[in-house]
Amino acid sequence: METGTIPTDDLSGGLDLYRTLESGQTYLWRRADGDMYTGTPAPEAWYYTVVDDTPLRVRIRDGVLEWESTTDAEPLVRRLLRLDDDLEAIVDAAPDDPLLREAYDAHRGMRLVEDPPFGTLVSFICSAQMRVSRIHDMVSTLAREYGDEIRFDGEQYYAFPTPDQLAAATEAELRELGLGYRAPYVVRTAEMVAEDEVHPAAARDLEYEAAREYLCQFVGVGDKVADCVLLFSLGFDEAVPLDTWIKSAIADHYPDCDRGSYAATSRAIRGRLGGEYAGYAQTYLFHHLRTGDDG
DNA sequence: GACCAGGTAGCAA
DNA sequence: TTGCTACATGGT
Repeated sequence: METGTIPTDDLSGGLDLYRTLESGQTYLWRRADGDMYTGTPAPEAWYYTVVDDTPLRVRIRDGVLEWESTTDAEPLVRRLLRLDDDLEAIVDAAPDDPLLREAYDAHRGMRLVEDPPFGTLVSFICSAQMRVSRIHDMVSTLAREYGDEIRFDGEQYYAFPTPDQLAAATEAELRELGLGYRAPYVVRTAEMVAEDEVHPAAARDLEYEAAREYLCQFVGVGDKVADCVLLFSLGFDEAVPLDTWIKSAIADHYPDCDRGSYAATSRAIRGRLGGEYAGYAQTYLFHHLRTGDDG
């Protein structure tokens, strides 16, 4: 086993592992000590994930981020948790808006994640009309049923399935696993990626709105899901997914940003939330409004 | 038993 | 283009 430590004091803006991993941006991490999204975890709880069959777990103890893996995973940890983001500068540069300030103040140390593209794509296809905890359950089920089993330090972990593995599933199987009407979307999208026609990561090379259009060619992916993939996996920090919570925030706090269509409203709210890092702002607002957690 | 949850596809006008 | 509506499932 390889291990390492990263003092969180060294990170601009700090790191709140709980809020980063349990705010509904990522469904590819699990908490070792029980169910996520219900109550606050033990202070030193481990979180684990598997990336390209490499197991990884992290926790914070005494203000130090500890990681354990089968290899030197520090670069991976830094990438997945975006530890090199200058969070303090991002917060400072945010627009002077009361609701946004409240959200940033209440959740200090929450960072965006950078998850693997395919797992993110499927996670958010599953997210349609679904509660955060159930999305997590669905993704965990897919990993358990179709992903590689990874043994690490006596524990059994599961990698999220590859496109090939998921394309081998049938719609009937996925309905049996509780995916409902999302089942054919997941199978067909997995087939598209497995057949190498299109790949979500290819959107990286495009301009933001073109990238969103590109992702919409996957089955079960509309503007909102595409924005989630762009924001939580592909580094488009300006992407603002217009979900139910953000739409209600627009209605209550930024009514002039409602321009009817998704594309036009997206441009307006993106501007209002600071442009370049509007997606960061969106993620804070989403978590703040959804949990009602004021700090 | 309604009502809701990080929406999208398919179809009509 | 824009505006419906059906779509699965589990929790409150």
